[in-house]
Amino acid sequence: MSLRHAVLGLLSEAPASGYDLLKIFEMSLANVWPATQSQLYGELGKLTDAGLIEVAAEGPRGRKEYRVTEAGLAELRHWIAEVPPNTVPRSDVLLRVFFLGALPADQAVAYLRSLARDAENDLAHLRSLVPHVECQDDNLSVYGRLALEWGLRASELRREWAEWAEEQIRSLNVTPRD
Amino acid sequence: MSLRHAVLGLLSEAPASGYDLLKIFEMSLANVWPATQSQLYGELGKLTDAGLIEVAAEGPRGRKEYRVTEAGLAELRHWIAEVPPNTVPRSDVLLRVFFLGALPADQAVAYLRSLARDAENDLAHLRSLVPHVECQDDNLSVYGRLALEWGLRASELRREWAEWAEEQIRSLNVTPRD
DNA sequence: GCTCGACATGTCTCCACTGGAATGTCGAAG
DNA sequence: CTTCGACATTCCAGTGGAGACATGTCGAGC
Repeated sequence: MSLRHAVLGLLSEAPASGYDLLKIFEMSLANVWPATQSQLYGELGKLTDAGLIEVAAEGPRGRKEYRVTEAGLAELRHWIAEVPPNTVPRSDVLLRVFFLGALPADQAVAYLRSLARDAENDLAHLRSLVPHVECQDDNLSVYGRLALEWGLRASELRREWAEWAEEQIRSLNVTPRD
Repeated sequence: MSLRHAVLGLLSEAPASGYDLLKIFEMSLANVWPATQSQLYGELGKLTDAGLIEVAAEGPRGRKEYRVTEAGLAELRHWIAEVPPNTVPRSDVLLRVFFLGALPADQAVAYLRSLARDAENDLAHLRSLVPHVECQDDNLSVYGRLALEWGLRASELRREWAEWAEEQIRSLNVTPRD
């Protein structure tokens, strides 16, 4: 249900075509709310029908540039401020952790170690994005920086937690059961 | 696709009926992988068809107690160790952060503040769970503790980040643009 | 003048998840 | 002995996302 609001949000910053949006999704929202072209174009159609966006201009190759309407902006604001964020995010990573007991201890440790490595990689990747957003000053960048900071902190947390967890399992396993 | 592995994982600890599983989901997996009864019973049927679990015993009220088969256990281990964790978790909270620019600054600040409050509540809730899992010693509890620790750390992170973000917005807004 | 790659929009099917509802059984308390 | 609440299962309609596929246009460079 949030894809529509992601689209509204992006269009509220600047008019764009479906193709443009696709690019923006790949770049800046890839880590927050990935979307495919089918979803995007479908949503653009529905939003137009609902009167929340409208075609601002047509260009070459059938390009349609969309922009939010007043109603769309109102809906966006309403969603941000008043709709309760929904639900527990599901984590298949954490789910695996729950069942690590089904694996021999050395494999469990290896799994946790690989989580730490993944987190480290993500961290490196996010850090590489920092210079990109640092200099810009549009709304999306300002708030994008907040989101990026979240990502940085979360990746660090994942790494530290994985290292801690690995240590836990190790110590459980080494100590005799007396 | 992970619901089936959650079911396999739980059944690998102990045989259980659909109803039992539902309870377990509500208690220990509620924050990791919530599931409804329709999903659960559906999945139990599919898993049985696939030969990954089997009916171990039938009880009163049509109760069917399931247990994993060898094939099921193998599938579980394979999933944990070898299937790459999938994808970016979507966060509608973070998505809202991206578009906070659509709101007047004071509302943006209020939103961040409410995030901090939510995180605080979650933290309190998770802390209340700590004594529950602390004493037990089965596999699920051991690894459940790891998951719980993750939750604690993540909630703290959310609170701290929200407070930091609020400060960022405030300072941006107060400083003159010269 | 042709071709290739980027631009651009759409359709279709499958699967997971949601939420609701219907149905029936057993045990305990009054 | 009756009734109520916990136990227990099954079905269904609707929605949203994933991913594959189909189609067409323009511009640059050879």
